[in-house]
Amino acid sequence: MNYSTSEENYIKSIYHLQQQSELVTTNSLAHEINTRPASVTDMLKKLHVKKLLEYEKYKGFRLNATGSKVALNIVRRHRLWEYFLVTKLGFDWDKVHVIAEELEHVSSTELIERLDGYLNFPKADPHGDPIPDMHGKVPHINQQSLADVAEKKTVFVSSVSNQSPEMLELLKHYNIKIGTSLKVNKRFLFDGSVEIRVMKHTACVISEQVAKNIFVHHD
Amino acid sequence: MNYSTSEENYIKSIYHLQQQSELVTTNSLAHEINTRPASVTDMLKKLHVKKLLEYEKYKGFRLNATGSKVALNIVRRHRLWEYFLVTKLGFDWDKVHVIAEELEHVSSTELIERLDGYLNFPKADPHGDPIPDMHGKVPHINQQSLADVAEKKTVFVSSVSNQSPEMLELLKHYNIKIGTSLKVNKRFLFDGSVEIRVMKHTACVISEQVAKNIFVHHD
DNA sequence: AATAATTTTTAGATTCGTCTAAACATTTAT
DNA sequence: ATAAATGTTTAGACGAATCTAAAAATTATT
Repeated sequence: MNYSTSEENYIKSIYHLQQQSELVTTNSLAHEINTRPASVTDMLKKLHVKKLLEYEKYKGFRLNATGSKVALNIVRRHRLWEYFLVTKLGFDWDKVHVIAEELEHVSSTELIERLDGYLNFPKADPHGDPIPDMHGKVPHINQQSLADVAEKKTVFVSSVSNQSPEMLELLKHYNIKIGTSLKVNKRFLFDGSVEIRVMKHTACVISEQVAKNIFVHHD
Repeated sequence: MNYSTSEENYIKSIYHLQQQSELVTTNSLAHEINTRPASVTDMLKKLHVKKLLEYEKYKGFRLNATGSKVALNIVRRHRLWEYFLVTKLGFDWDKVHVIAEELEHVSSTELIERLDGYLNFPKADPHGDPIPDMHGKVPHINQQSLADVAEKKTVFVSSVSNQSPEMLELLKHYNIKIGTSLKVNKRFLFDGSVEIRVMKHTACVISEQVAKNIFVHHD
């Protein structure tokens, strides 16, 4: 099956909202997609007819197996393009999302499979989010917030959830990138700040707010 | 300005038809775009209002300067993506056109400029067609039909104007690609066929019809 | 030059995705 | 338990891009 850009956007958004909370409402979806609730209802009917989701008037809706598979395929395309834009074209993380939203709707399967190979089958996009494989299987990436890492542990940066220019500036200053090793020297309970050692060099202290946005993995 | 995918397709097709013959008709455009003449008329009115072409009912139409610039930009995007698909993702020439037709509508200027740089500012796409620069300037590629090359001259394939699967099959059989060196051994006046030597290997004879479609450059 | 054939345009309908405004259902608060 | 507030759906309209069928203009033929 082939879906319109609009249908794909709805499917993708439902999928994302479902990740965050079990129940997705007409209103939340309308808000996410930047449209009116009435439009959402219209599209829900369409997607229900196409058997991509379960839907009962006034009761709610949820992607079914087929719908989820379609969603994962869109997510796959999106994240592979993001990876491409950052690693090959040198875009900053915070610029790629909008462009990938367009590229993700290009429909050729062979294009995506070749791109995947060209990129060397990455497991996660530049934000650290896992890239589903062609069958919709999502690789497990065991990451943890830096704010939760035990003292004395050494970990590696896998992603950063806040991609504002301010955050990027801060990371650049401390020389923290994806893959950088961090050793948690001490956590201060008073304000949640953390003293870390970056790449075996100088130690520094970062606030809890920053630590919460840095995701890491062990070895 | 930003144009819809549909508008872009019309502009691009008008541009291509104008390259082949000065006068483009409603019918020929409808045929090219695989639509009905009535739809073409509708769109012509729209593009006229947007000041992309000159148009007088029943008289004809032509892209104006603005329209041509838009067209060249679409062509640029299309050809850069084709180049990418072939040189980076390893697609065969004959497969890339359809995919590039989708990619060409992705609107980010920065994407295209970075892609251009990543590909090392190619001057021509894999079919040998010139890639306009960001200002719409088309690099001059001094090519000549193989049918016009003098005997004993050695030349290099720069493009092939007929991209049918049949033509590509033939080229593959003779091992002729973009960049391949060809020495013209003998031209037979009787039927215009040409004996050539491909890459200093075996000689072979190709028909005038084929020779006319192969474009070459010296050194 | 008149008529026939062809090409182009108009008129009106259709589908998709959206909207507003009103109606309806559910949830919350009194 | 009823009324108020909130959330969801329906009804009807609209713009974009297409279509068919018929009308109008142009071009070709006799």
